Amino acid sequence: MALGKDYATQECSIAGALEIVGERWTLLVIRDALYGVRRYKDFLVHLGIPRAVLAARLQMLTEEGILEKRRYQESPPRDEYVVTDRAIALWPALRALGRWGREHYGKTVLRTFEHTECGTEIGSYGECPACARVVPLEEVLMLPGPGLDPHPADPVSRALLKPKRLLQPIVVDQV
Amino acid sequence: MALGKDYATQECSIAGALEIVGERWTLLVIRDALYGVRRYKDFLVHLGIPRAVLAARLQMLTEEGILEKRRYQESPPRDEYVVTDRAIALWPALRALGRWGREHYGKTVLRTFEHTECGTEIGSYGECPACARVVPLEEVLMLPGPGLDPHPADPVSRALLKPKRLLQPIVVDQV
DNA sequence: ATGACTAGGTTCAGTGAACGAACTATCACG
DNA sequence: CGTGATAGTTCGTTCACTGAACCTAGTCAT
Repeated sequence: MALGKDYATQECSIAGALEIVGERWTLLVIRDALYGVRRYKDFLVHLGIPRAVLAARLQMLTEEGILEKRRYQESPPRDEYVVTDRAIALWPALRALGRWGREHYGKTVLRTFEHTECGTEIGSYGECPACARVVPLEEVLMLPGPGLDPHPADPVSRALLKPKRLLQPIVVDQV
Repeated sequence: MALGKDYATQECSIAGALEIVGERWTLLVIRDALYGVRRYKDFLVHLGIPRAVLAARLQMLTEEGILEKRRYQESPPRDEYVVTDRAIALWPALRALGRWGREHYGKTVLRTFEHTECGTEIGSYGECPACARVVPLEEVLMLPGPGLDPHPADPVSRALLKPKRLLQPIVVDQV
């Protein structure tokens, strides 16, 4: 969105948040990062985002301290983008948006999230209704729902078909 | 954002939600509507949004059932835009975004929200920590914080300086 | 050492959306 | 009959997104 300049006059934390995460694609990049996507190419094929936009978003999110660029191998040199506390702190907002979308516009259930400790489905803002507390993302298990395409074209979507804990890096099947 | 077409391939309720509310300005229009703004001109002066964009957003939100256009006087004919349940259901997501913005980027506290029943500050997703439940918006009192400009130029910002319940229509001081 | 391949970008022309100023329509009021 | 308010529409400019092509560094097989 490049909400930048105009939103500055808004005197509101919501506007402030949207200046950072309100641009097109940004929240989906963060969502993917929380799901365990870490590499440029994996974001690229999973989101279907233009390369230039992805590069710009990753750089901006890194500068804002929402992602962290980290060297994970030296030869050839390769970096991955991993979430920071700031990205994790966005999970309740993302969860609330997702629940709203599903309840008001969703035809089928695409993914469900449950608390690993007790198997209860995570509530609207990332809490476990049974345990009555917001659960850390490491304890959230993401499961494919009935509405999900069972044979997606891209390897990242295939990797996300298996039940997995959030934040755990995805394992992409080699070709 | 016009997130439209591309997000459709995303198979995700978050992407679905962003197709509706992810465009530039849209979430701020909904925020204002929840604060009690109802008229075209009030949105206009408070947001500083281009007229054409505001008209497009109001029409889209009406078509999506998030706002409802309602005739409030016949002569001259005047309509106002009032929130529906779909807009109210977005409150936890907006609250979560606002809290994230304040905690990670806010310098000062601009507004606080408290539960009218008990005076406790509303939590990150619209709940009252003392009452341990999500409180209806009618029971949320919005209060100006120390970071807010005490003498804003536009009448809508001035109207929002007084403590008021959410959803209650704003009262703009006549010139 | 040569060519193919991969990861992670940058560059660039075309397009679409946002911006801001000007203009229009309708009605009330004096 | 002119002025002012509300709620828009129109239009030229600017800016961001898009998709395709290109680039760089390093690995691997021949």
